[in-house]
Amino acid sequence: MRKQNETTNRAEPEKRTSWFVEQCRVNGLKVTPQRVAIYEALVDTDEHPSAETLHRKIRKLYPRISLDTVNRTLLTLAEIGAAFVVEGSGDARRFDGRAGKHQHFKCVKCNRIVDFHHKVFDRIKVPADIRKRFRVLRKTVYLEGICDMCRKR
Amino acid sequence: MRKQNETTNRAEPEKRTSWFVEQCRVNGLKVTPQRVAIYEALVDTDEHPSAETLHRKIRKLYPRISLDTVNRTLLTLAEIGAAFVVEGSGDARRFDGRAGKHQHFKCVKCNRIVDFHHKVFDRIKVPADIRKRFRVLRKTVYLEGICDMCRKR
DNA sequence: CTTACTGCAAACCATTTGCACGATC
DNA sequence: GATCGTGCAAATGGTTTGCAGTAAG
Repeated sequence: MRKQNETTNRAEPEKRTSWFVEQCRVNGLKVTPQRVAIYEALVDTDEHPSAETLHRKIRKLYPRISLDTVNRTLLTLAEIGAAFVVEGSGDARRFDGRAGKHQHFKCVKCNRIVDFHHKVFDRIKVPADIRKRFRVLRKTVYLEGICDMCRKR
Repeated sequence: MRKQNETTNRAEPEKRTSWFVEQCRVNGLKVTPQRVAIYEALVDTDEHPSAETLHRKIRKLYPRISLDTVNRTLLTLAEIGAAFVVEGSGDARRFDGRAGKHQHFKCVKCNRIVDFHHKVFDRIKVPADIRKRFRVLRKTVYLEGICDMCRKR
């Protein structure tokens, strides 16, 4: 038995693109060749590329595409849930000096980071194959969403 | 029964400072008033401040301290494990277009982000109180350390 | 007394913004 | 044809670097 209409069912390449086109429509975005190209290039890799990296790749097919478009489009994709920001940002680095185990919840609206404790999360075990391949220095459960203060608005 | 000599035992303010001073010594760092002030200011808050935010605070006590010092010192603290970078960086934003559930391991040496799967991590449950307070849009287990390629060097 | 740290200024890099042209719907 | 998206250029913001003076060990 298979679930139908699963919004995240985009395993096969052709389905991905039509899923993406549909998402654009639903969100009132125009389907431009640049957008499609950027989305395809992003989904095509597991290297978690930066805008610049993607720009270099896409340029081979669309030599006139600008870095700004790639940058802006990626942010747009993130807004409609077709992409995720996994690292970095132009924003300032932020630090934590607290020693004890704790997890972070980050509000995507106001960028506030809230600490929380949950013993179950403290106890999670890193799988053996990861442990063998890498030296793990830090592990944490990371949550993202809308915080209480932003919800009230 | 209490564990002695626990390196992360810095719950009480005075112990924190002496722990920090000790860490500086062990790592061959000089104990300057600026460093101590920055460390204290960082540990004193749970707001995950940026260098600039901390700078503004510390300025009240040490009006001549520069933002650069705060910036550099925070990075130094991170190197000796007295602080952690929890968000941002001057580095470029990086994106992920993959839809399925997966976790990230990030190498702190080469900044490579490696995807991995672990069913146990897919199944972790967000605690009820968090769920009540926030709207959780994404949850992921985040690992940090040294990757296989960097270990070989 | 030596070495490392600090403060200042300039340089750097990624991102953002404003605007006019061009493409999509 | 109206609106949204793109490309270009300039501006911005955070971080990094080089250097000379200063303080810690």
